[in-house]
Amino acid sequence: MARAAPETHAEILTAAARRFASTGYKGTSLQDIAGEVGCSKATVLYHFASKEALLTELMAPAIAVLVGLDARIAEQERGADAQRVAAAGFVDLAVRFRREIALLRGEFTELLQQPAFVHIRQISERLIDALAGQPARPSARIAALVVLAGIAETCTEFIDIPDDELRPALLAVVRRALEPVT
Amino acid sequence: MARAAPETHAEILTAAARRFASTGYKGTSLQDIAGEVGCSKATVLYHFASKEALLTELMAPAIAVLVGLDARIAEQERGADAQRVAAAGFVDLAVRFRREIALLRGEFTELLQQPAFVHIRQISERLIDALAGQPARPSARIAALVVLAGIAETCTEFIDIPDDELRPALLAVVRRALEPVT
DNA sequence: TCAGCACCTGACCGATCGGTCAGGCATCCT
DNA sequence: AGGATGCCTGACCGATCGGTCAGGTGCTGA
Repeated sequence: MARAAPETHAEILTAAARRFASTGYKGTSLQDIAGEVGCSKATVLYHFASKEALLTELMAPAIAVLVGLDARIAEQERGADAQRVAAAGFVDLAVRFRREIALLRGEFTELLQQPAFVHIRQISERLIDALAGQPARPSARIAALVVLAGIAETCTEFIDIPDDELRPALLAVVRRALEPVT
Repeated sequence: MARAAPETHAEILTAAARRFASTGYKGTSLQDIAGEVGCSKATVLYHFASKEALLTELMAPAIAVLVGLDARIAEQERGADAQRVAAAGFVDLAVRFRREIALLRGEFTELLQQPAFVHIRQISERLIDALAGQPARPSARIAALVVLAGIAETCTEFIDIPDDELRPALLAVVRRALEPVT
């Protein structure tokens, strides 16, 4: 077809993002993506080594920010400061990257089981620790998980409202919901 | 094999529940279930019309309780009472049926898209209304969704702790997180 | 002019999926 | 005794999946 350009690469990326977000990762076939771009499935696999590589490239920016947040939390003393940094940081991350989160469409927990994502699992574990405060009572950990999971899901649901409206509303819920750290 | 009994039906049911909960609905094949029971895939389909029928039967009790909760909420005046009933009712439902919720392993939102589940979608819409209070500011609806999604996910995560420990902790988070209804 | 390269494709592969079907084997009823 | 019935099975089906491969096409630089 069109000798077009290497912009095909980018087209595939955006098409995949749209499809993953609306049908989920497993629910989207390479054929679907190729169809939306207007090229063959083989072309998709020419530009990306595999379906998983496509997902990885799509998620890379969000993951980079998550790793950064993890580092910033680690700098704090465990306690109220860490909780504040974690709450604000995660809300901001979730709002900014809600499209990327939506990509996984609930397959989040399942994909995290895969060995390739152990790293992310550890980070989210530390995130819960920080949100719960240390040392954390069981009820504080429960509250932290409710907040974490609730935010992730809510962001993907309110995908069209402006960041500046979503962010403060989420921050307010988080502040109320978490147990105060003494 | 064993001329055994019609208890095969029940065995398939429990095996399916275990598998769905650990690998998800889409991630579990009829072959998997048959293998765990020790029968053939054809036997599974002899006892259940289809894979979806299996899921439906598994979810039936939880759905019945959800419908009941919806009715109880509708009896209340919109406002603080409805919010209280909704919060306590949903927490209780989520705790009691967390295994059933876990079945869906994040495919919840996706399965809800299917036309067969429109009914449930409407109920959860009313649940959010009740939790947010009426008339609800956008921030109250956001808080309600965070709570709803957060609880659902958290229940499936803490699958082994006793109900009496999980329920009060969740109720406490919900009470804190929701905006008070005037 | 022509070799080389980047880009792209149709045809094909093996695996797996949910589901169908004809038939085998016990058991029960007449 | 012998059909009817309930339970179960292996073999098979069409569809779809992610991925491979040999080859075609057009641009580029020597």
